[in-house]
Amino acid sequence: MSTTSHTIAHHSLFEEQDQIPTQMGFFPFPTNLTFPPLGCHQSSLKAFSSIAPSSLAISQQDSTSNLTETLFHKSREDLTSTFGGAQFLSLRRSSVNPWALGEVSDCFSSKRSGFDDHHLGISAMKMKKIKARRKVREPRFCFKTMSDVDVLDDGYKWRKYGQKVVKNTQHPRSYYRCTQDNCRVKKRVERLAEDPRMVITTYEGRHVHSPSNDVEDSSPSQLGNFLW
DNA sequence: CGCCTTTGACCGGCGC
DNA sequence: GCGCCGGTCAAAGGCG
Repeated sequence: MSTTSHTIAHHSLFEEQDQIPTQMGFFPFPTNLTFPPLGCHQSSLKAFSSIAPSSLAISQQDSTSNLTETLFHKSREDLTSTFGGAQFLSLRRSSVNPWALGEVSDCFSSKRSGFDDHHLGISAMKMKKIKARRKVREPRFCFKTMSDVDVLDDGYKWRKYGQKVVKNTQHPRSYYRCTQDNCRVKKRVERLAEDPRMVITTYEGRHVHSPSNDVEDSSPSQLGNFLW
């Protein structure tokens, strides 16, 4: 098992785990990797920017073909010097995901169901119900990556809170939560049953803070990256 | 000692 | 209503 020098050769993003990614990009990837979704719908891209703000996203949408061109990279300097831009190009036929769009707008509406205010004061039963409802409301984005490490470094700190063997797979699914207070972003990590070399990472929710590896508080300008 | 992972129990959703 | 299944909880133990 190699640790830091793994190479991603295969990378894609799709909005719901059950969907099959339609187009993959093949390219070398820096060892300190992030999660650039290659070729995703504009709405997904924006949401992803808030999930992984350490990545730099450049995208443009072709209104006639309904294709979104996406460049995604961790750092600006690498974007131009290390790799040719064409290597990062990936196209994916995208269609609006009404569910995802609904979730996104819902997240930005001011009503947040009072969950944070009451989480210590309400009954366990009520909590469960709220959680059950909330679970469905968070935007989710998932992508698969060829990697021999399960948990990819995205700049955030995660705490594992569960592991489950899902049906018809020999590899367990791991559940992680962002360690930051008041940040409810979760991610699931599992290996593809058909090809165990592929890691499927699913993000749920959006970070309300900067990545933990740039230690300090988020400046107002940085904060802007999380609100779109 | 604090933070993390592990892991069995529990719960709700869903199909039958 | 029942059973299966995925997701979460939380106690216990490990580690730095």
